[in-house]
Amino acid sequence: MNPNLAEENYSAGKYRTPDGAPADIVIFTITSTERGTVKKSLPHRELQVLLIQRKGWPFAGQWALPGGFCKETETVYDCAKRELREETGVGEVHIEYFNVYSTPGRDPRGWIISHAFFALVHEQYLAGRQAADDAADVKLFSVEEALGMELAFDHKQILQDALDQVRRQMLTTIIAKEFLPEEFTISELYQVIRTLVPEFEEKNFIRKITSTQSRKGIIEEARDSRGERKVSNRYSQRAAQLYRFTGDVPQLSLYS
Amino acid sequence: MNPNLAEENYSAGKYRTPDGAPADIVIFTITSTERGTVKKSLPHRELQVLLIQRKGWPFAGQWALPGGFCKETETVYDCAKRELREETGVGEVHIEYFNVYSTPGRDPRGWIISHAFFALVHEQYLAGRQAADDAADVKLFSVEEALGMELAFDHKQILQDALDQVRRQMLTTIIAKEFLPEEFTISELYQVIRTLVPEFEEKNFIRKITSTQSRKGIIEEARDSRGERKVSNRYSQRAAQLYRFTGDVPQLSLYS
DNA sequence: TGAATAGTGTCTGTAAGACATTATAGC
DNA sequence: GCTATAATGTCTTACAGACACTATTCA
Repeated sequence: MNPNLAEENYSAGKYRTPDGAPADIVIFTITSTERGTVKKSLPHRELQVLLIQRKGWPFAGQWALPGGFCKETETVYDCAKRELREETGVGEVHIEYFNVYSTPGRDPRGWIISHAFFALVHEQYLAGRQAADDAADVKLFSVEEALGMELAFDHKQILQDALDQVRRQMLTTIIAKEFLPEEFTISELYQVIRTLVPEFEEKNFIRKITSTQSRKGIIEEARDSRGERKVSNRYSQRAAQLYRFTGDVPQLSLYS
Repeated sequence: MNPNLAEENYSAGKYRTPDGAPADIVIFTITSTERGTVKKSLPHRELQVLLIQRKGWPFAGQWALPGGFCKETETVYDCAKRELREETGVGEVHIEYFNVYSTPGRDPRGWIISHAFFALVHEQYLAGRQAADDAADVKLFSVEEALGMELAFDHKQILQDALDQVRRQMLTTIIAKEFLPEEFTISELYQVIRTLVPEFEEKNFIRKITSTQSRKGIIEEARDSRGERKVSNRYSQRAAQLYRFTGDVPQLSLYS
């Protein structure tokens, strides 16, 4: 369409306009549960997603992604952040736009174009929220379980797409840090990566990340105020070196 | 916002709805111009973008990205493909969604949320179109030039974002093939990459791409029906081996 | 024969990948 | 001393990076 025509069309009010532009948010967290052994050991980690049970029409009773309609005074990104804060009580978390959903008929309420975000949240933020808010209509599900359910609207597709996106980014960006404390051990990092990408298996993971030129700039040893290397024995008898992300990310390339 | 409230809000018609959801398309092409030497030589390549001169309000006379309003019977993706076909006459090209633009006030016509796509088109497709359509209101600009102009709406930002995106993808995906013939020489591939990412400089490019285990699966030698290796002397006295993309793309990873 | 591109030889240092081995400390 | 995790040693093969060199064809 020629923009000039578009304007005439718009000015004349000939065409239907959308009935709403919501933001829907796929809120992921990784829960850690201690394995019930006596001795210290690495926890079991699971990727979970926050869903909300709908009360009214449409899809009453079914579980859906949190979200809500944008106002004309905000960007869809602002809207998503607002919804996230209202839903989880947290403000400063990783939130990222990833796709738009506009298939005609996807929402029985009308012509509604949804903007999908994913957010990565530490489990402790959600744990607090869930305890405070005793409503049974907000709940964490394992992603596997959620994908097996009938979700409202096209939310199963949105969830699947978000998962694919986060999986891809787990290996090509440093989003792993969103699921980790500021300082973490190599094992924790490895566990987080494998929680998202089970097929990622690196026998010599510790070596690659700590002693190959091209990669060792990604993380650095954590040191205390006296410059001593910091260690942790959270998960092991033998204390493990703590690391932190430097913020540097090497440019990946197919061709070099 | 609780989806339930959202519904009530919607049902009650209390809130304003968007005035339109257009798709805007950043159509890139790479032009080749022969360097005016007598002998065969590699062409000069330049990244260009297709712009349209607006006729009416708003931004009359200014250059803008092609695009148009979505209908309620199509997805924004369908809309973008339709616009692209109307603008360039070509159907089967790489088109990809990359961001949404919703800053309040970005369009003086009202609350208009724009969905931005980029398309990668062979120059010959656009050349034909431009010859047929002698209108002076559709024109290819070098990206550099376009970014120096005052574009309508927030289209300069959209163009910049599209460029960043394509640059990133040039090194991490095989979109280079969208700018190349089915069968191409290593030099052509290298030129296309460098047209988008001038700082990409690999002295031993031919070796890396053809003889390192981890990368040589990306392209393969082109062979004719008798199994003979195909060569080209388009750009050189000495004939060069032709290659084709296999479709295989190794999974890039920060951690391995 | 010189210009322009295509492609190979060779060398050095470093990384990858596989496995075995040692280290630590709580039980 | 057994166990779970952390970390290092060692060896082979492969790749990266540099640079000189050869190959092809035509004007």
